[in-house]
Amino acid sequence: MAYPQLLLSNQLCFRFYALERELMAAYRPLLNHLGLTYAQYITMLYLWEHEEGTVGELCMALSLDTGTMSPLLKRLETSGMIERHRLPSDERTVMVQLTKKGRELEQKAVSVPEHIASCLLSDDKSEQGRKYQALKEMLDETLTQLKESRNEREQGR
Amino acid sequence: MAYPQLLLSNQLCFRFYALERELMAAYRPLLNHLGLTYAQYITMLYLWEHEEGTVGELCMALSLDTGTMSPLLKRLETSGMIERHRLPSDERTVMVQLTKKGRELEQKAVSVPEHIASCLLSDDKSEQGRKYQALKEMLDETLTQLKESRNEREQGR
DNA sequence: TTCTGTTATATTGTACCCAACTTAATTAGG
DNA sequence: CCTAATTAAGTTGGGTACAATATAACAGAA
Repeated sequence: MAYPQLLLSNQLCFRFYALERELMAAYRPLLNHLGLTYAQYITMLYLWEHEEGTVGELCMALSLDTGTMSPLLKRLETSGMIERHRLPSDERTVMVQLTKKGRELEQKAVSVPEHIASCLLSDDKSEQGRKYQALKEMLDETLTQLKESRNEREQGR
Repeated sequence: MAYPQLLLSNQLCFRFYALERELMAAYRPLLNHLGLTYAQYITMLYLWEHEEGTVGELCMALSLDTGTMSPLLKRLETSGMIERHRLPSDERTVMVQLTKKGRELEQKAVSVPEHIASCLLSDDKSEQGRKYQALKEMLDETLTQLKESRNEREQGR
């Protein structure tokens, strides 16, 4: 019992880690129904919002690198949700676009956020707005803090 | 732009997801120095606290299943941090114990939490305590909520 | 005792996730 | 114009995660 800061029960990070996986477990049955994983789901969210995007733009928006994104897109293409084409103006760049099937999937996804909100926030609908705001602010603040620290780390090299 | 609830910028879950990975990125250089991954690190946290534990106890404490834990323990054993022995009283059960090397690693890990705290919370030390408490409460509350929802899901089958 | 069901771990297969490397296309400098 | 950086994706390899299955050991009932 030498080091209290090393106790699991005192670790914020373990809570984030456990929470993230519990959250994925909440999504899994819903997304299974759409034939998507969570990473594929947020890729589709981006495309439903922007209609298309390059691989680089997707990586940037979702904070994923090409080692994750390339095979993920290959699977989405195999399942018929997207198409990939290299730009004639710059053959290095690959543009990702929704197919008809991919665009239509949005309808089936509309109810997902509401269902997750009821797992994540309170069952009490009147409480949800308040909690949503509080969590959002705290997460944004923490995320900003982490990214600043990372920049400092990467400057120092 | 049909469904605001599907916009990435409105999604709490994407923030949790991004934050978790940003947090792992903060740990990576520190844990690299100890020769551990984050999953291995929390396994060692458990063992530094309890000295030993069965595979099942570790899975329970860290919310991981045997498909993750078994190969992870195999790697920790290979790197000389732990030993595994089946109990004579019940040959199904595997007891995991620290080796001398594993126990000594704790010294090198002592500074990790403080370093992470300065990335995760504010640089301002006087602010850290307040933020730590606020985050901890919010995470615990949300985690409890998610687990309740999961129980309800699993009852209904 | 033998059959049956349960329990504890391990294994297999699919999909992330990231570091490091490769490949091909573009750009910039001499 | 030609070579040397730079850039955009893709590939490879190690390590999670988890569902589904396998294996072996234990426990209880007939």
